[in-house]
Parts: sequence; C-alpha cells; structure tokens
Amino acid sequence: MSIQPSACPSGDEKVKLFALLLETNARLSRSLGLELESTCDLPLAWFDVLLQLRKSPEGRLKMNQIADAIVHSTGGTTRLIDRLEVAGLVERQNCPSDRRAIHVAITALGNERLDDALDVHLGYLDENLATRLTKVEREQLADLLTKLNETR
Amino acid sequence: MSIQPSACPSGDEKVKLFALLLETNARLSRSLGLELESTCDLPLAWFDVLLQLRKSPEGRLKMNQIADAIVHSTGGTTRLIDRLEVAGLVERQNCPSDRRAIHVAITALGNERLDDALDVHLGYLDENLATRLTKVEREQLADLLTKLNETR
DNA sequence: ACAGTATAGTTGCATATACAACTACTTGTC
DNA sequence: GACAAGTAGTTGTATATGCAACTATACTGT
Repeated sequence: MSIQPSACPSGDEKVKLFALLLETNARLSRSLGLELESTCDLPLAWFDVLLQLRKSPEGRLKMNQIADAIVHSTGGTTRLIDRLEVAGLVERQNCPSDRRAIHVAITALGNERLDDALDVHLGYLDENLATRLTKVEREQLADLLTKLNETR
Repeated sequence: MSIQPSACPSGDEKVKLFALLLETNARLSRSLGLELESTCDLPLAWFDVLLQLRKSPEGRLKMNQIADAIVHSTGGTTRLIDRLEVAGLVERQNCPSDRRAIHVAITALGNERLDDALDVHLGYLDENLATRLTKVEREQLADLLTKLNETR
C-alpha cells in the first residue's frame, strides 16, 4: 500500500484509451509536420488554416471561426494569421456587415501552396493511414471520432 | 477552374479522417487540460509524465524513455522534468550502470498529486467518453488507434 | 436615444517547446 | 588501451501559443 502506491486507476480502460488518443495524435502530427515542413516549407498549423479556408464555402472565414476550427485561442489565431498574411497566403478583408469582424480569405498563392502540401499529405496518408487501416476500418474510426467530437 | 481553384482533394476521405483526429484530440486535450489545471493545478503535460512513470514497472524511467513516451524532444523533456523536479513531484537519480543516463522517479508527493488528478480525470472521462461511446465502441476505438500507432 | 452588456479582434506578457550545438560518457575496433 | 563513432542529457536561442486586459463595434431593453 505504501510501496505500491494507490490501487492505481492508471490502468483503467478509459484512461488508457485517452492516453492512446493523445499519443497517436502526437506521433502522427509530428511526423506529418516534419514532412510538410521539410518538403513544402509549410508548418502544420498553416496547412490546417489553409485547409479550413478551402473547405469553407466561400474560401474565407472570420477570425473566430478559424480559431474554433483549428482549436486555438483567438489571440493565438491573430498571430498565426499575421504570419500567414505576411507570407501572402491569406488576406484580411473588412466585413461590410459587421465592422468588428474580419474576413480571412485564401489567396492564389495560398491555394498553390496548399495544393503542393495536399500532394505531400496524400502521399503521407497512403503510407501511414492506408497501410495500417483498411477502408472499412477508416470509416469506423471516422464514425467513432465524430461521436467523440460531438458537442453537447 | 480559376474561381473554384483546384479539383481539391481536401474532401478526400483520408484527409478528412486525419483532420478529424487532430480536431478531436485538440478539443479533448484542451478541455481536460483546463479542468486539470483549474482543479488540481497540474498541467496536462505534467499529468502525462506522472502517468507514464506510474505505468512503468519501477516507477521510474530514463529521460529518453520519457521523451519518447510523451512524444517530446529530448530538450523539451529536460526542461519539463526540471519544472516537475522543482515542484517536488519527481526526482532525478543517477543510473549506476550508465553514468550518462538519468533515472527520473516519481516522489511520494508526485503520487499524491497524481491520485488527485486521476480522480478528476476519471470524472472527466465519465462525462466525456462514456456518454459519447459505449464500452464496445471504446474498445473498437482503442483497437483502431493501436493499429494506427504501430511503428513499421 | 441611451446605458449597459455582449462580441470581434488585437496586444502585452509569460511560458512551453523545438532544433541544433554542446558536454560527458560508453562501446566497438584495431 | 586508444581512437572513432555512437548515445544520454543539457543548454542557447528562436518561435509559437495561451491568458488576460484592452479597443472598437454591435445589440438590447427601457
């Protein structure tokens, strides 16, 4: 009891699952990040922003939408967008209907760079997702993560 | 072609899955991190280290084992352990068989704090994992993540 | 129309982390 | 047993991020 402290729920099934999620994510993010950075000179966070912009119906989002989508603080997002803007990959535009808000739009250069990065990303996924999980398993995983991600 | 740029593989099933993994992880880490920090005053990274130490057979690990387990650089791990040591939660010990290596051991205080944090963590998981996924689904998810996490 | 409250974004500051260069030790080879 | 190569950990430096305080604008109720 004192030498083997605490009946120790660190082996609990849920605790393990959470730790596994953290670890898997960290490993994949790191290796993809290194690859994107070395081949495209594009940090993973930048890629993430560009991807969110492309997914959006108009190719642009407001700051707080971006912050939410990429799960950053709004302050962090301001600086991140600053860097992307200096690099010419996105553009701040005033929002006519709300003068507090800012539209962030992807530029032509941003689209180019994203295309390059998506090539690399797809190659990475073929090597690291497709070799480890079948299509059916990937669909299962997507389902489970979607449930896990739901807000209540 | 120019207004709707690039036939856009951002909708690719694998790309979506990867983005979902990133997002889910980020949301859960953030909310758990906030909760651990506010109720136990324990950053998530510290919790992670303490958990790894408790999981280890002897309650201690070498620096590089920790770095690998928590997926940090070795430099980052040095500083992280510095902070944990100053707080009295872990202890550096010389390794008799290899004078380059350092054993990092969890202290009694570290065990206490980890117990508290595990309480909070388990509550969090009951609210956020167990409500969203059944036991069977959690097992499936653990399987899939394990496969995804395998090294080749 | 005004006061009070809420929201969007930015900025000052503190902190956490990565990378690369470094030191100290070990291992393998001759 | 000495030298080369490899490994464990630390440190200097740069950067990215979060939080809280702040400004500017919008909304709401009276």
